[in-house]
Amino acid sequence: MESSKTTEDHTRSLLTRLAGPSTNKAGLQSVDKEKVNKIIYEVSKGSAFFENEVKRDAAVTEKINSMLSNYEKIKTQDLTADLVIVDTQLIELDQTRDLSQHICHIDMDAFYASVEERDRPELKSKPMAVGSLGMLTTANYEARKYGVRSAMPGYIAMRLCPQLIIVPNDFAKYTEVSGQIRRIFEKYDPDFSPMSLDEYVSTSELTVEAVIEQIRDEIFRETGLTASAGIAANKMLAKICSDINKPNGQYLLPNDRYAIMEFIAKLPVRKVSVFALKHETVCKSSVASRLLTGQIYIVLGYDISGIGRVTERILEALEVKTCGDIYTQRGILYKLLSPINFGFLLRVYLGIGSTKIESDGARKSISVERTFSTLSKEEDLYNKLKEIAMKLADDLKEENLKCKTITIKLKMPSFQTVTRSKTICRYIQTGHDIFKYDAELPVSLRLMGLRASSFISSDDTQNMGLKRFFSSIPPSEMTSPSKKAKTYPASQENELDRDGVDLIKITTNDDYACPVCTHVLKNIDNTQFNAHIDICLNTVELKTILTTQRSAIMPFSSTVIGHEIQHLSHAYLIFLRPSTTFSSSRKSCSVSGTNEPQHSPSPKLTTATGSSSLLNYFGNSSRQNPG
DNA sequence: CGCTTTTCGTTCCAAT
DNA sequence: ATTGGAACGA
Repeated sequence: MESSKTTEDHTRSLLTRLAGPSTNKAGLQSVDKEKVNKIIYEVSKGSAFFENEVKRDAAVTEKINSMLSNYEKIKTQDLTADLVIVDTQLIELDQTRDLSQHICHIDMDAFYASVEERDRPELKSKPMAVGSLGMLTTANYEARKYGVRSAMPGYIAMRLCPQLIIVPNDFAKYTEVSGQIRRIFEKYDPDFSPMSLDEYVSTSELTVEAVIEQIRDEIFRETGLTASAGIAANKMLAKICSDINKPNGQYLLPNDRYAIMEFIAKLPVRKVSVFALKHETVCKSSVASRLLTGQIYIVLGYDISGIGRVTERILEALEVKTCGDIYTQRGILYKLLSPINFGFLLRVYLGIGSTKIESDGARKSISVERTFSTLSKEEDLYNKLKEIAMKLADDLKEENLKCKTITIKLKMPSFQTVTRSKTICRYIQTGHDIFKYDAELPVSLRLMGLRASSFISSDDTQNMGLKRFFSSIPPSEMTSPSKKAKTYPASQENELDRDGVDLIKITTNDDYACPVCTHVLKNIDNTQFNAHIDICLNTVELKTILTTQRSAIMPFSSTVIGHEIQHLSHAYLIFLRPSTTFSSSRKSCSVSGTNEPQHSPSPKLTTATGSSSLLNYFGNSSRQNPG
């Protein structure tokens, strides 16, 4: 009996998970969710995506179970002392409440779909979605009646609604409309007009609501599109409120503590999402345009975070379904959640959110990722990676940013995802940690991505000088990574590098300069040298890159960064080849030599040492910091 | 007919 | 401190 209940719970959570992230959206309330979820389940069953979701769901279940077992222990404890702490925290938080201004969040209704309907009115009465058979970006309200929604694969949507019309994305058009809307917002922006919204309200004898209605009306006349709005004391509440009367409606939550508490108490936790401001370039490509007005600025925003599928499940297990339940369960939440998450929930319960209008400062990372039909050939993968690296370099250039950390992301056909990151200044390292995974890694990938982060401010002249110094070293004078490692003081890096040192010691022979990458390879024999060239020829683009890089490009320009990104990611890609394939297809890939590369009894060992050398090789040729 | 489940930036957390 | 993984939304 017990087990059948668990199975039932399990199926239910999986169904909910498969239903996707945005099931509570406007227009979906009347849908028979059970039926829709069942269809999605049936269509998905057996696919790689499905299997991966099963795993992820199991992971969440496990997390919840361990939390619940803690819960059982805590239940019997006396929480009086903890409640005192929590209640003190609540009082302190309450004192930070700022009810001095109105913040408005305007959200376009089914933005992309509405644009398409506007341009092709015959679509209005028909179920329609924007996107492709692979993935939908949004759906019109007619389609939502069938359970079709954004972030749903088109072919699943077709099962839910066979007469669905799928219109391809036209991002240029949406960006253009975005600009139109923004120009309307700017009229109310004190940077462009003399008054803040609150001032406008007080002088024009219009209510806040009337002003927002006026803005929405202006948007409609200008673009033919409808928008919904939420008006409240802070960003979080404004975001939540904009959903209340969607589509083509607005909701004002008075700046009154009691009204806010009342409103939030009965709100399901899943409805909570937080509206944060992001870098403007994000807005350009973002799905909808939004307005945030306060006393100082109007900014286009983009929302993120909040309580989603997973957090909802966790909270549900802890008997928290509405925001009001947070208070009831505050004792155990305090015991079981991290201080950060607990603090977040307390603010949710109080309806306290950020009232900061400025954008949250400089961006912290830029990334590019591409999904493609599964690729298996090394060459294809390299080419794809190069493409991504160059795109990322372009983006960096455009933003005039310089990065220090590079992260590569790979998604297998199984949907299993791995990421690896390194800091460029000292990325010499053996591959122990990476090799922990290589046995499971298949040869083929369905996605590759690169991310640049840890931006170095442009006035960091010290780094500039360092970089310039290394760029000026002629290739022939570049020492081997392991030799450099020896110059390190006793440290963890030194420990990690010991493999490389050992390898070097054992081998014989002379130094060769590779004709492809022009890199000098120390202490390797003919076979190994040829193997190296073989690899280099597989990545022949490197030749141009390295030659250019070594000539007179300004050190630390974003171009160089781009090349380094590409360079480093090549190393990672090679590095992440599965041992079996790697060792069978190119047995002698080692560049700096191994104990017994040609007749190793253990293919795994051969690969490990060979690839480890490869990383050293790539690391070295990208100018490592000597310490 | 059978195959097709994105993209991006931030933040948090756990492990080390 | 650094890193890998995952959540989040649309």
